[in-house]
Amino acid sequence: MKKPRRGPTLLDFLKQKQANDGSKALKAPKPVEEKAPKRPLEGAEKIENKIVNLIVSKKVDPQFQKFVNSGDRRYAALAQPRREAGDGEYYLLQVVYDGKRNKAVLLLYDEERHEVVEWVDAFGHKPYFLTNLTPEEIRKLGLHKHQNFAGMEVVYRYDLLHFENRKLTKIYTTDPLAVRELREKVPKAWEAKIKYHDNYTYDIGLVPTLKYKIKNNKLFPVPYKVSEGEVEKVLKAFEEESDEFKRLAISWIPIFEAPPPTVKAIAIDIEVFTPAIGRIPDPETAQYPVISVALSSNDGLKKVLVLIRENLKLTEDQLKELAEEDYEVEFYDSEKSMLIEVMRIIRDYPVLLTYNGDNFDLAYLYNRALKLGIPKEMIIFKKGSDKFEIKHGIHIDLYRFYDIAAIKTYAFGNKYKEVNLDAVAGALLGEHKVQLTKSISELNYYELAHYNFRDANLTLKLFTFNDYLPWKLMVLIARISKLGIEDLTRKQVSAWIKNLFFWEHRRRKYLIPNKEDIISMKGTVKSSAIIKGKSYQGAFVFEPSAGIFFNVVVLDFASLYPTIIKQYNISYETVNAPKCKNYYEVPEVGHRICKDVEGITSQIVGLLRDYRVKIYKKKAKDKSLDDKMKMWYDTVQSAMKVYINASYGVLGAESFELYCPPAAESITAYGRFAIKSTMDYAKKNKIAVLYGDTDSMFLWDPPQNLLDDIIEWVKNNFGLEIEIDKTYRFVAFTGLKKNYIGVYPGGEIDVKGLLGKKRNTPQFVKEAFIKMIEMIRNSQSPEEVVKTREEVKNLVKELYMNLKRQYYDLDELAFHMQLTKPIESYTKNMPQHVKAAKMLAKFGIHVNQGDVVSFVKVKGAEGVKPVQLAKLPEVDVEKYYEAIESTLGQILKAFSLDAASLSGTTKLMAFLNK
DNA sequence: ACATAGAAGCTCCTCC
DNA sequence: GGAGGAGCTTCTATGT
Repeated sequence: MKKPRRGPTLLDFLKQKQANDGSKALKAPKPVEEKAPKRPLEGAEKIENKIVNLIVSKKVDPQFQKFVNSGDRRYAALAQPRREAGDGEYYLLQVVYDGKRNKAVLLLYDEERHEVVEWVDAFGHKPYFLTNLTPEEIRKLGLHKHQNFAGMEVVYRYDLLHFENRKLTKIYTTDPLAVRELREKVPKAWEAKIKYHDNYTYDIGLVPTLKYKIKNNKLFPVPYKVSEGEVEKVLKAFEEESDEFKRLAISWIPIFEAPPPTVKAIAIDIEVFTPAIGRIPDPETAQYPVISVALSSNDGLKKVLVLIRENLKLTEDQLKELAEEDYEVEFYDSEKSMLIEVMRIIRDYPVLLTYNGDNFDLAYLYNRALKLGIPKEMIIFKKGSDKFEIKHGIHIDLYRFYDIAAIKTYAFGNKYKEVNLDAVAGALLGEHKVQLTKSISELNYYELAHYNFRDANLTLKLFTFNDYLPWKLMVLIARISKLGIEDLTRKQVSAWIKNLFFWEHRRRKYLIPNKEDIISMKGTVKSSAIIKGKSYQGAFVFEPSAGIFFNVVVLDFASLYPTIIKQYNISYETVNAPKCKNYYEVPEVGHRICKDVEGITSQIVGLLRDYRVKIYKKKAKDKSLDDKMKMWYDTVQSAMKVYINASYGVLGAESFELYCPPAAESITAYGRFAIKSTMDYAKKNKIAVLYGDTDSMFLWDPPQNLLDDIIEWVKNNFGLEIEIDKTYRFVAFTGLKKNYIGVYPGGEIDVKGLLGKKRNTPQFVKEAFIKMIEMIRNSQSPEEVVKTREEVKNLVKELYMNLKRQYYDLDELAFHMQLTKPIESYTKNMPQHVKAAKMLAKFGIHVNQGDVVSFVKVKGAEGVKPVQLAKLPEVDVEKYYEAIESTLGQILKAFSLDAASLSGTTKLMAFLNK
């Protein structure tokens, strides 16, 4: 990649300044159209340093300059459309539908030139849907006379819901929108709600991020050469499977083995002036100027473009500070010129990265550019239905990617909770945003550029860290799901899974079922959930007794639900299927799972699971491979994990296109059956079962031979795998479910579910909790724990004293709770954090859905105040005593039962009074 | 009519 | 996805 053109640096500015010495400083013209902030900002006036009045006017390229005030068409040179793909090899990034050309278009990545080119469908593919009317009946209805009717054809599709081949009529339409209209005119329609570009992907059998070749405007897949050894390895791993399974397995090898495309990408972040503190500028109206734009690319461009503002002086000190940074800064006296330059830079990058660009940065730039009189055709951004696109490439909004629940939980193990840039970067990169003590509009030029650049740079890193782990994850998910990069990064896991299954249906010429048909055919659930409001019964949780137990072995079913899906052939079509001869009867709920055919979802989930367990988890640790390859395979196995783990969940999610509650219910029923039976077996063998949740069993000091026996028994009886997950020196159970402290032989600790671990617990209580755990972690027997009583007593006393003395600051006292929905939708109740959020709103600080509110408990009617508005003396100390008691009390509970001297005491105070 | 204790409901966070 | 715990709010039965 060539180094980007260097713009004028700060040194250039300083030189220019020296050259201008003695002469009058340049005068900033008024910002285009928009008024400058009405009153001078306080921060600027306070600067006592020598004011240099250095203002630099950056001219836009001459070729654009002439268009600034004209409607000349050549203005569009800035927003170049994608070139058409010439002969060559490319990576498919995304399939789109182009309304103007009324055709599907492939967005292809040219890895040599680093640009996105396009290939317009040359197959003559047309939109269509299916109906069970015969062509004659269609004619009778007069449908063929409709202006958007484009022909029909009789086709056969295998109907998985009825286990029969069906004769259907395929009705072609002139454009995708017409499908919506015509499908209403027939009594029954299939495959009529699939987006056209997805439908196209299925029909052509496209796999995004794999290589394709264009020759004479014809499209060919570029076969990835799989080594013989690899094929053998796969066949060996799956030797017990059906031929169809093996064929599928082999056809999937390239998905996991072909290298990912190397893309040239740039991250952008903007800052906007706002007169009111805490108000986020509205991108729709875009009424305030963009004051700074930061760019950071993976080929070394690091730049901040800053708007010179009236009333805000640039000092020499600021320039010196800026000169020491590793990014360039360019100053503009015209916002319009600045935005044009921004677009000119981005145009050289085929992949644009933003953090919330769909809803803010790009939306703002787009509307602001329009407002400043830049013609739409020239603007490189394009408004989509739920996203912003760039005309020359693709736009990845990383906020939307990291916001995907499956990415959050399965790929990154819930390391971040809030999905703002600071939280995600903090958790994944260990880096944070620049902390601000004043509002954006009050920052000086240095502070602004510095703050802005950090954001853009963090955005880039969230794409590139760990040798491009996030990008590779996207690539792999694109290949498995068959969704384009722009689509998959904006859709939840249920859409990924749906797309893969639909693609496979089409490949096998299966009819894609309608959601309502699945529900009406398969019946409803037969169990009822333990928790009110949930639709069916879930996992079994063992009721533990409080106390300490030494030498605890934890057995764990290896990916229980996916294994059940495979082992018992669970799929929407195999559950309660008609015309079925052989079936499994599901315990407790009584559904019948057909054994006659291999269920499609069972097969695919099973394949991914087996691939992960038998091949890629091993490859990720294979010492004969270099680090780079191992990392790639680790990403492969973690992409599979995301898919596998989500596959059960979506079956029970109403929003899923193949929603099938009896299937979901059968999976959990088998799970309960397996774990309960195994626990019974252990008990029969005189092993004490202490606890278990969903797929785990805590056994008290079991002999090794009996463990081996259990593992064997589970394999033989259920075809499931159970293994030793971990061994604890001791486990302290509090007597509550999902709530224990496990101590490993080496002294490391697992704390599960205890209050001290929860995010909402105040910092000072958390710290005391950790101290207390430290005190007991080295205990070798329950009696030793009792010996720590004096220490614990002092710790608690100290806490009480400190509270009284107002030793802790408000931040340490704060409870933190997330607003899980928009503030106005708390209609049934008014929880404390919502109360606090409303108080903040009165002060102009708006808290949105997903934000965490920090509040303290205070005396008085309201009982609560946001940290920002509270004062130490009003804190309700009693409430904090309660918090200490419940948090630390949980630990004591575990120890109080086994230690005779503590028996009967559950309350902290009782414990201390002894 | 009103106070109040306990039950029921809501919300959040965590576990698997 | 459901299960489970905590702490709060709101509803309701009961007593005065």
